[in-house]
Amino acid sequence: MAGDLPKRTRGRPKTFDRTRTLEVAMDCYWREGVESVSVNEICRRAGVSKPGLYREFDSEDRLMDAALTRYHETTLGPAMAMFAEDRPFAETLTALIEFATRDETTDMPSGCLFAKMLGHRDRLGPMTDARVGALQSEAVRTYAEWLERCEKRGEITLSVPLELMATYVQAQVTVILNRIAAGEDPKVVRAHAELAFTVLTG
Amino acid sequence: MAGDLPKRTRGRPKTFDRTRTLEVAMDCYWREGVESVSVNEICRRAGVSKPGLYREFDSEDRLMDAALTRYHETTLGPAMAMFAEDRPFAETLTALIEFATRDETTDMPSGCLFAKMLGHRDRLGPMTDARVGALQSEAVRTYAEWLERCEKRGEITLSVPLELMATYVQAQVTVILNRIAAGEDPKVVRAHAELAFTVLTG
DNA sequence: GAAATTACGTACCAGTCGGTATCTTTATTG
DNA sequence: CAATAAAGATACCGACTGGTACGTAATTTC
Repeated sequence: MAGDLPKRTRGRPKTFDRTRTLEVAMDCYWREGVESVSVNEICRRAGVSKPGLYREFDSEDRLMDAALTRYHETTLGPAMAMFAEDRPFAETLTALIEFATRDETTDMPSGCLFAKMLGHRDRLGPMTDARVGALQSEAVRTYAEWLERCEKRGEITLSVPLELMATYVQAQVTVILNRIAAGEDPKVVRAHAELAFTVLTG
Repeated sequence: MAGDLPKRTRGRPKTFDRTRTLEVAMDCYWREGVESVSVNEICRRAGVSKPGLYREFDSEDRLMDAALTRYHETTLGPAMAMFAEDRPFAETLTALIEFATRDETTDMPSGCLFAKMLGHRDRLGPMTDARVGALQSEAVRTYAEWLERCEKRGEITLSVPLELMATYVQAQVTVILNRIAAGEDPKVVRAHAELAFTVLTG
């Protein structure tokens, strides 16, 4: 492919590592929450100058947006794939609870960057906020399709309209993720999750 | 009472209105969340100088603690009294949901200062954080006693240990209050609340 | 009256924030 | 070689944060 050939451009060649910086930003936002991480801190941890970062991302808002998009591509999207696998409802639900209440590992923080942003939408810039809104719609749609398939298979009975139940699941999952991220005891949160989903399991 | 007599003290008489300032602080924290209100802003709105406020409250932490304590005395405590009234379970539950999802009025913001603080404990000073912890224990105890009485009257059946169910109720109520405060549609939140408490109503 | 005591508020402190002006460095182009 | 273009980072901007030093005003005590 011609596009892959080293495109010699005029001027000083760029040394700024976009991917690495984005990864650092994503990790910071994920671990500590968007409201607790400053642009200065991200620059410090990525070993990058502030004007360099601003040349690459234009604004804090766009940086967050890019970090969230990367999170969606690398983590959230793959995780949500479990709802399309058409395994038995009870199995998927157990896996969901297990996944959402997992402990922090060395390579993956607990909680969920998206869930944290959902809880602080008033502190997001317009770009990031719009992205969060879109991802939320996508998540609700995924839950709705999952529930609908399970209902058609006769595995669950919906006591309320499908859409409402889908938003309920979304809300409960978000809370679970954020409580785990806040350091609450996974055993307790897991038990609460099971209580919250009793309405589905009957 | 002798204590009410004008206790003449030496030096310039104090004009600082502690109660009014505390009321302003409580209202700010309640409406906008502790993490969004600065000491400067409270001074501005209360029409009070910053050194004056610091002379009265020593630190931001103690100001918050005092505001939370006042909130407990004037609002939270009276509201929690409904769980000691020994009305039928379903009635109290309906009242709880109705109260938690009420809209903002002129004299009372929606949501709950205590619930908001519970969601931002990492941003509280040691005093306020300790107070929040104590109030949480108190709330869980109240829920536990309420559920226990209802169970003994045969109105509900507990599928899990009493303590766990009490913390579950506490968690769900907190979430409901914070979602309402965040501006979500009360009808949706109310429907979600009913789903969450299905585990109690059977 | 003067001295002591207390409260008041202006004006400041160092630190952080998001964001940028500006100068230097490294490359390509002619 | 010189001119041009792009990327590098230092050092700054104004606004805001929690918190305070300090001079002044108002009162009691002597």
